[in-house]
Amino acid sequence: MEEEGYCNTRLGLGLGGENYAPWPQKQMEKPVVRLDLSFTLCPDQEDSMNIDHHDKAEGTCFKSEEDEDYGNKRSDHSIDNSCTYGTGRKKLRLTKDQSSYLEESFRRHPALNPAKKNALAEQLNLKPRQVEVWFQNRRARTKLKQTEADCEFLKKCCESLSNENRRLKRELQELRSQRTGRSPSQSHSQLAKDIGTITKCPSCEESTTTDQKNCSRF
DNA sequence: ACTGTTAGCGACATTACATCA
DNA sequence: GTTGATGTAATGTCGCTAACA
Repeated sequence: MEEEGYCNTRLGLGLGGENYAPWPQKQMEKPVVRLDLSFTLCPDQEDSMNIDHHDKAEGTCFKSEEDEDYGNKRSDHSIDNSCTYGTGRKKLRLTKDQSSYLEESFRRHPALNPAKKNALAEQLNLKPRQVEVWFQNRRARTKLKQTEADCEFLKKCCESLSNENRRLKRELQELRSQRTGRSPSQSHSQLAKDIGTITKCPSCEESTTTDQKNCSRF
């Protein structure tokens, strides 16, 4: 199945373990042009690349055919943990290939429909639920990064506005002192009074003073 | 048309494990 | 070898929506 949004150029890039097949055997339509950079990553990864639905190196099992309809119906959100050893759950580390493939797919289209999920799962020899979880976590990471960036941006805005505020206060102080003929230090107390009483209603952004505590919207 | 039930899905918080310094 | 920090796969829960009876 051709993934939505992908153009069918039949141009592929193979990277990683020699036994790894980003294009599953079932889909024998390999790209016409394919740059294969296969190499042995490391013994462990090689094992995990040679996914025969049992990752010995990682101690993680992949269920096979009977798991195919996993994504279609599930009683809960959990992945079958029958392959975990003992009490603790074993955690799968996705290979670089799997991660980058998912990453690329996410970059193109962050949404995940059932068809895409199943296709990716099949292509990467993962369970549909794993693909689903990966996308969920990926969205969460994106959101977190965005929040951090927003926070950083707001900090800078705040800093800039504070500087501007200080500058304007100084300017106002100078203007007042020029007008009244008083020294800046003399006019400072009056200025502080003025500024201290002026606030902004966070809701309607109407300027108000502490005397008129209730703006029209409160 | 309204209501209750169910399934599917995403967001979110949290846990648990792997890796690295 | 141990430990703490970090990244992330996986889990559990909640709320929303659509389909259906």
